[in-house]
Amino acid sequence: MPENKDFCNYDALKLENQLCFPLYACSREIIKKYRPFLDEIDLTYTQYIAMMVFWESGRISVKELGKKLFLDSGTLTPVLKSLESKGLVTRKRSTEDERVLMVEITELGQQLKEKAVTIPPRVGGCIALEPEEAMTLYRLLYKILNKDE
Amino acid sequence: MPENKDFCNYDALKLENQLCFPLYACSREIIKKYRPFLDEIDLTYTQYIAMMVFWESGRISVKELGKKLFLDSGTLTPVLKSLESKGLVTRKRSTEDERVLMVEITELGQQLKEKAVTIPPRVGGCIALEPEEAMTLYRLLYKILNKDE
DNA sequence: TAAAATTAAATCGAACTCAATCAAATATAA
DNA sequence: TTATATTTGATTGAGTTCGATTTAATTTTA
Repeated sequence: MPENKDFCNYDALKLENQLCFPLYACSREIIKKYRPFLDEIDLTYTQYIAMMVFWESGRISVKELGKKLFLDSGTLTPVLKSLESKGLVTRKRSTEDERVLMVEITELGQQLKEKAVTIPPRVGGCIALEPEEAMTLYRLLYKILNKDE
Repeated sequence: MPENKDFCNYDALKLENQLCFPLYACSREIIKKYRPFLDEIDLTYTQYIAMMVFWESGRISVKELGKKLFLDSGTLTPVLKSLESKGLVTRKRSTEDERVLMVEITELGQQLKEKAVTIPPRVGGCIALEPEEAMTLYRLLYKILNKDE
């Protein structure tokens, strides 16, 4: 990326010239920072972002959940079953359309929010960006994500 | 992220206010864009970024490779065995220090570079950022990655 | 030197990711 | 009303991902 033009022959194949690579590495590094905090409430990162949706929505279909998280049912099914086994959500087929599986947060799931709310500020301290930079990063990432919508 | 201050009670737990989430989603979305191109040369994304290092370095230890890719030996061992089975690299213990496994690119691995070089420009077209924006994103991501070094 | 500590990889286990496929339910068309 | 197509969610399989443990080799220390 350093020089966007004048890429001589193979420079495009250098790791340092990729945008995808730091994105990928950063994503994993930040998820890793969440781990000790998420361990406290016995959630994995994927379970955590799914719970975030439930804390906001309460009840949602697997399909809609997948759209919000950019994840497909192959990923979500085991995650939701795990959350159900912990008693945090219930899974029930819609009566109007039996194909649709509705997932709903339980009282226990709601209660977990109290503990979870302490996590974002604690993780935030691990990221070395100024508020303004974080804002810019946020905007650029959503620009990429919303491209195809 | 929209409002960095004045987070009332639970706003910090909204998906849209997380920085980690778009980072994670973006990373997966971009890797997904690589897939059809990588299928052409029969590499997964992880194998591809490992090959990028070999195209630059030729010969490197698992330890050093892991440092470059932010991946540990638990991830790399199966990746490298797979690349070896395709004949793209060889794996041999260092004679000076038997603990160290040196991985070296083969002639076939070198040849693959010719095909791979067409990938970055083709994927680049899938990302909706201006060159200047891409540059900014790149800089911010590396700022996060280099924090702990 | 011999014991202890450190280091590098491999291994293992649990979880995630996603393409591909399947089965069931619904919608549409002939 | 039948077929046909589409939609939805589950399942499967290959490949990651990473913490934790193990093994082997090396280095440090007593």
